[in-house]
Amino acid sequence: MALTAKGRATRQRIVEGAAAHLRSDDPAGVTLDDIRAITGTSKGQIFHYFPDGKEELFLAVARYEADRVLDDQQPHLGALTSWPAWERWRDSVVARYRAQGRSCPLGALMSQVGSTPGATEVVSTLVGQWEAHIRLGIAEMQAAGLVRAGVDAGRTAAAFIAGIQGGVQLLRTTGSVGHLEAALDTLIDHLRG
Amino acid sequence: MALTAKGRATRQRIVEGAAAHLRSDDPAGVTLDDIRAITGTSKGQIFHYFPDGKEELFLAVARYEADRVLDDQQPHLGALTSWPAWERWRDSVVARYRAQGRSCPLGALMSQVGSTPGATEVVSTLVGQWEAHIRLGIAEMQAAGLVRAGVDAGRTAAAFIAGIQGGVQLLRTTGSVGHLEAALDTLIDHLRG
DNA sequence: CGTTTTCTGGACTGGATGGTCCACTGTGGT
DNA sequence: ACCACAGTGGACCATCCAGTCCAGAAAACG
Repeated sequence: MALTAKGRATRQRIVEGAAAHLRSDDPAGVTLDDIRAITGTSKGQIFHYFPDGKEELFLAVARYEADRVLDDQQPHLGALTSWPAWERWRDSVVARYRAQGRSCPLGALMSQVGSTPGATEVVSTLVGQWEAHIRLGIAEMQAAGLVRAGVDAGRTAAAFIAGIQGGVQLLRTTGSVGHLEAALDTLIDHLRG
Repeated sequence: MALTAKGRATRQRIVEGAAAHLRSDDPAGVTLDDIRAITGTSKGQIFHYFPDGKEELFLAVARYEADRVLDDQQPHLGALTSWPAWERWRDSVVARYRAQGRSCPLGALMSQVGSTPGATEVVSTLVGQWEAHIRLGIAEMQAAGLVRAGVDAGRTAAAFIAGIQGGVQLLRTTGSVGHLEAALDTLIDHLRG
């Protein structure tokens, strides 16, 4: 499928419009007609750019959102080399999800697109990269002598990921960032020893 | 609505059948007809016992599953008074979710019944009780001098909940209990100081 | 230009599904 | 025996929605 400049623009418009709508509305009830209306396109266009229909479109949106997740944590996430840096990162994560409120773009998509191979691949990639950044940060802190050598960097990084995911999920259902903050603070305390 | 013994039995059969089906199958695609077929009932019965239809039924299933969550962790969760007790609890949680595999009864329900007031209430109640048990366990360990007094029991309990939730969620998408184990082990290590 | 390909619009379809309705049956109380 | 009401079965309805199809506009390209 060769896309002209116009075609690429339209495709992008569909993805971004769908992403915006999925952020604000209950994902379970989002229909192709909603997206069509919001993006000012037609059924023909949607299936022209996403021949496999809804699933392919939602997957494209998921990829789009996944890219945003790590970008939003930069530059902090890429340079976890001092305690103030960790605190800034912590604050940026909390701020991001507090702003996002109850809606969770990726969580929403996942509950829709469910357990298709493509969907798990998107999440796995994201989680893997995220975790790698944290693991590297812990290792750097250890190299600098700021964190005990006895700490298992890989396992602790995994705990961070789990804590963040759970914190965000609880934010979705309770509306409070309390659990997210508790998880991050407790784990950072753990690193501090 | 007065229920006779027969009525109560039928209602229960519907709830349990629906729960079993929601555990095994992709929750997004479960229909009332599926449940009807599995439980050997008719549309009339379903709407007789759950006048508000699908939502009311799914909420009843959610309550049913929520009760199971804490029960399955007993007696360990109720007596976190020594390190071996904490380990046994940890193992029971990991075992439970490992056995459950990729399916998460409550997570499934939540992504369906979404953000209705009833649904959030079920989750909030469950989370609250769960967290209270852990908080109590930490406090008892502190009283016994096994955990530093400086640890914030409430915050750490919240971190446990977040870590478990996130670990389970990652289990759902990656199929591995690694994150769940990492979260539990890291937080228990933190308690050990 | 002319033609080939991409882009766009929207009518239409097919099937799924939540929910309604009503007739019939069983059961418990008096 | 009767009657009121709970329980049951399943036909039927209304709607929604992903996906199809095709005709026509607009680019790209020679």
